[in-house]
Amino acid sequence: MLDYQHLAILREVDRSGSVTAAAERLNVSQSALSHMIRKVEERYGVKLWLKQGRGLRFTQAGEYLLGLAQRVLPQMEHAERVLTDFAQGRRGALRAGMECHPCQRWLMRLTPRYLAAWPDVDLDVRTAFRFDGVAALLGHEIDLLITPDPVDLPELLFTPVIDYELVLVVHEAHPLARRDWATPPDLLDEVLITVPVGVERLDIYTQFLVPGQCRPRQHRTAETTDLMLQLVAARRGVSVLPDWLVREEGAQLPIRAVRLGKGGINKSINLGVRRGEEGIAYIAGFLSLAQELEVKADPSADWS
Amino acid sequence: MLDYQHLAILREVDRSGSVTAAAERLNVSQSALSHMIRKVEERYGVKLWLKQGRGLRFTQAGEYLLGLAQRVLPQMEHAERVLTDFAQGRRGALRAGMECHPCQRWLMRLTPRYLAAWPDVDLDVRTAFRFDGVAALLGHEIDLLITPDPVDLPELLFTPVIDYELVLVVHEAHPLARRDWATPPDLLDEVLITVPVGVERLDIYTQFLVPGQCRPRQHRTAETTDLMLQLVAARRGVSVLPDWLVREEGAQLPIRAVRLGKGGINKSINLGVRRGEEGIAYIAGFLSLAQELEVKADPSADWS
DNA sequence: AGCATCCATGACTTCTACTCATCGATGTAT
DNA sequence: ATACATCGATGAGTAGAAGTCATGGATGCT
Repeated sequence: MLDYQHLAILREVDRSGSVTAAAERLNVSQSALSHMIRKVEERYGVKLWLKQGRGLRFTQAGEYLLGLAQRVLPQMEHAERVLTDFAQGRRGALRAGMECHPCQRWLMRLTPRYLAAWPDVDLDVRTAFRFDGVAALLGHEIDLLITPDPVDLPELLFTPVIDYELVLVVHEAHPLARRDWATPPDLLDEVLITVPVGVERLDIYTQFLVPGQCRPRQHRTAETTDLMLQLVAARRGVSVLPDWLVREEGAQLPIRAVRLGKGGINKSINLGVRRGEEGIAYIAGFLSLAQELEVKADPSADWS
Repeated sequence: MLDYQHLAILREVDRSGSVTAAAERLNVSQSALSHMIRKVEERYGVKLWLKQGRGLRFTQAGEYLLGLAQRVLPQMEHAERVLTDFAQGRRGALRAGMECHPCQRWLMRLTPRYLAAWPDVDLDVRTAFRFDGVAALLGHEIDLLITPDPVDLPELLFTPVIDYELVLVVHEAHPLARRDWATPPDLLDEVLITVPVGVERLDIYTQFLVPGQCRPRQHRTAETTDLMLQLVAARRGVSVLPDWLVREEGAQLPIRAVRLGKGGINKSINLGVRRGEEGIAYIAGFLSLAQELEVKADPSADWS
């Protein structure tokens, strides 16, 4: 077996110029190096170096192995550093999955900061909205679930990172714009614009329209939230979005946000990880960055 | 120490899908693999795989090392094959040095055959004419010396591969063309064309002109033998070359070869190697190919 | 000529690496 | 549902590898 060690010996002998010096640098006896190389030589039936006067001269086979050593050893040594990086959680791949559009928007605010803070961590984002996030987390398909619906399982740990309110977005000249809050019947004559997912995944249906036994006149979809806001600003309909998202992206538009029902629809985004992994440095780092973000978002909450 | 072995284990576990299967394929016990990996894990403080049900799941660190293994192991395995090639003399670098121009011409006839017969041998040709070939051979700068002047040393072994005669080349209309042989005074009024080396290395001087105490009217040089022949054909002068070389390259030219002195200047090309290395396969192969070439060249020796 | 230093080698020792036996966990067949 | 088969992990014991020490031959330097 040609081994890491043998390559290291060859490289060091080449660097130091003698077996004795190499042995000293590698913290073994000169005899040990001689024995090791001798073994390789016997194994393959080829000399790696020859005594030349008081020193050595590499044979062609020795030169060849020396070249291999110089190519391979740096890779191995780098791998050792990478391993300790993994051990200390400085390196990894954080695979995040999301179950809702607002979650994705929220994540996008965090990513630049996270990538800057954890340069050796790959952030993979799974934006498949149809999958079961909890199952993906349990099955190790993802390492982090960003979801509005935490579940209570012993294997998982959920942390809320932001509370928000789902609001109705209307044009500023819309009759509803002056109202304190909207009722389900208010939407009977409206065009409702949502992201393109099944109604069973839309809170506006499950928590508002269905309980109020109402349906909008028309339901259409838009792929992105800024398109949704543009459509509302163009009086093509009304939409439902997180309050902070309207605040951030709709500041310059002629739109208003209206509470849905008297108490509003209150949601939160939660980060789910497998229990036991919350301490891994780059995951813990994500959670703490997420909580910093929440704090910063809070002060401007009274946007009305 | 991250080792060849560990990488091999990871790769085999990945291939076989289980530690037990991998152990069997690697001819060790399942326990041994477990222990080895455990040791690496303890060394670096990072798990490489986790029990998942009855099987395993690689961690990110494990995946990383697996990737390393797939890059590095093929190189190591190739190196092992190369070593056995070296051991059997199927592979090497044959560094040939030459001390004379005819030697180089002669070598060129052999190279295509040699390269075809020994595909894994690199043939390096040192065409530095100023160096001391014997010293280069003794100092392991070259492995093969092609020279007209063998020396008798216990460390070296010389083998003649071709005997030839150094002849004067003149235009077919030149008065000397009808002569059986030329004398030194015949050159007193000639332009002598030789390769550009010092006169002390030119046999025409050391063995003919100097003993005869004559000098040509003019001495000029040409870089290549075919240029020399072209110049002779154009009546720009006379030249001195090996008979076989004139035969091969000058067949279509209006030139004649004339013996130098009554007995001619007889030379031979010898191959010198360090004693003990004549048995190395790719060196022995060179010598035997060289002798075949000699035999083939012989029949047409009476070219006149 | 004498000395210092190089690498190779044999004998001895230490400790590593492996096997064996067993355990708990998990998936499967009855 | 329960027994069984099979997986990987682990502790103890052992065979063998790897390392040290002491020494010898060769070479270069003073």
